[in-house]
Amino acid sequence: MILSEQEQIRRDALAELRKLGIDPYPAAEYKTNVMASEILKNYDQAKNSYPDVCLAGRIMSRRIMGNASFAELMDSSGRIQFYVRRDDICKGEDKTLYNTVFKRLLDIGDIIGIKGHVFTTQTGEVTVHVNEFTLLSKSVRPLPIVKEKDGVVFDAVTDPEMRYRQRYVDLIVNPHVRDVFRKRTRIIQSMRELFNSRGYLEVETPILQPIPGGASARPFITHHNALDIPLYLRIADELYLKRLIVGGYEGVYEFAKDFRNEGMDRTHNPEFTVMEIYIAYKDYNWMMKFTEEIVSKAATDLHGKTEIAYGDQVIDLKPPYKRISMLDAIKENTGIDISGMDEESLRKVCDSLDVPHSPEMGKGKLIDSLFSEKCEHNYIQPTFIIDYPTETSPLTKMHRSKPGLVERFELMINGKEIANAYSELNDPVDQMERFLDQLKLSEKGDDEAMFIDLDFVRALEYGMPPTSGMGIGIDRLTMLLTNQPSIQDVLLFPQMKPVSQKPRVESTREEYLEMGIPEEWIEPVKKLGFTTVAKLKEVEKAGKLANDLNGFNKKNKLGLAGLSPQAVEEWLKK
RNA sequence: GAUUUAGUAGCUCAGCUGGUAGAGCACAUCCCUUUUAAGGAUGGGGUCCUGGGUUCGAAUCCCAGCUAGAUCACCA
Repeated sequence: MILSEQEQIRRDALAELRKLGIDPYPAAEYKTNVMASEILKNYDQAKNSYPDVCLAGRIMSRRIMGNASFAELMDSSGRIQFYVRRDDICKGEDKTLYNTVFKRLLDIGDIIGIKGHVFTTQTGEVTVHVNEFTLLSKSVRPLPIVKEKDGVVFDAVTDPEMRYRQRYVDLIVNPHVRDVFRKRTRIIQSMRELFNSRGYLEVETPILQPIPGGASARPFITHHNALDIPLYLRIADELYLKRLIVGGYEGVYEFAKDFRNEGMDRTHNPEFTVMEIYIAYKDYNWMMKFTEEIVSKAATDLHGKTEIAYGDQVIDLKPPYKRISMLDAIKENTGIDISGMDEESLRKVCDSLDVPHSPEMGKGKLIDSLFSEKCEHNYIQPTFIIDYPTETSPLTKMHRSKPGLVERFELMINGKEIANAYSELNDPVDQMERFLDQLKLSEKGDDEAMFIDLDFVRALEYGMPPTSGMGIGIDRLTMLLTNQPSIQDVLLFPQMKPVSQKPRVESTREEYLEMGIPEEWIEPVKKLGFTTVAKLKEVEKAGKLANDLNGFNKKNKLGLAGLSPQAVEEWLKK
């Protein structure tokens, strides 16, 4: 392994600490009695309110000045300054603990525990005056240094590649990122609180499914060895949750990781989180009200109000939300009334509006396409789009009064779908027919059309109460409520293409010597990129190599005797 | 998948029409007992993403690839 200079220095420090009898990775519990933010919030100078504190965290900055030092400690709650004076740390004559251990062997990034009392410095900063410190974990890899003054951040780590691949670094140096993920959890808690207060049951359903149902999307496929069958990673948990309603629960919900084998972009990750909830004896009108309650509660729990900023938009999540049927939405945005049109007329409408379509698209998909191309992005303030075409909604109950439509809504906020819900289809005969229609679509070439889940139909045959179900994209809701532009910013570990790690192969010293290369030139040769003798043997221009090596010698002031092109040519011959 | 931009020190970034790379922070050594992006002085640190090509000579120009971002396409 080739280490950078700074990494090597830290490893040397590690060894030196051990030599001094200090375990850089001690096993014992370290008991703290306070968090940084708590001190900053509650410290009262007049009362000397924190005479005896103990806290632990990472050293984030240091200012060493002779016999005293200032540094910053960051724990999970935030940062606090601490002050270390030589003669407080080292009571006797031996000043090693300060001069050597603290000043030289500790680094930014190390995790330590400190004990002392809180005071205010002359410049007015609340600070821990340390009289004892303990190394808890030595960091041997230097951290990016990010500084901040009056809200202005200097040298912030913003490179997405670093931030997403090494999320731990992102979390260490970007406190607002830590905050986003706290908020994500808070959103989920907010929803869970509401559901539990209503007595709905949180359940877990299979991720590995023999039939990937409940949505139209391309699944990931895997294989079970013992059973020797293919299994799919779920694209939705809908069909399982409805089986549970058949089984007699009044309300069930699940925060589910779903997997879809499709493109990745700012709003799509191959695995993502959806909350799905199904409640018996309700319909989609009831569910709209409930959705308003869920969303506005989450916003209030997070921000204390329903008004949120997203990018340069201000969005108010205070109910009630606008409701408009899909056909009216299309009329509103294009001026064309498509109600009652057949497939052929719809194609013409698409053509006239420059909406792309293909032969395998049926009536429903055409309408859907019109909506997503011409309408969707216009609904910035929360809006329920209701009453969808039957064809794109094979699990939804027929509309009670509008033929050809189903009782379904999607909640659009900031031009994006946040929630999707319906009055669930519970007529088993109708359900079977809809599945068969989907099958025909898939024969037409739509590889997203659903598989038929006969066991699900059997469950419906036993009778499912009228039920309304709803799904919310947790990632997208989190993006909205935390004002993040990309799904990768609300996933701790977004999917990234792996970087191929070529193992570094190096030839041994002996192999170079065999070629007749003088010992002192081996290192320069390697540094120039010839880490194997094989690479060296491919060199055609000995003159250039000699030139490069002499240049390297000069540049690095190695003081080696110059090489002649002939000498180098001799090496290459062997 | 297409187009486009980027990849240089641990980090953030300069580097023009080709001449073997610079800054700030970080790091090292020495001096300095309450500093605030904060001390001062000195110094070390580079596979210029990878592989080819052009050239006496490539971080720079050309081609191919890898990774990431953006836009579009596909897609909930």
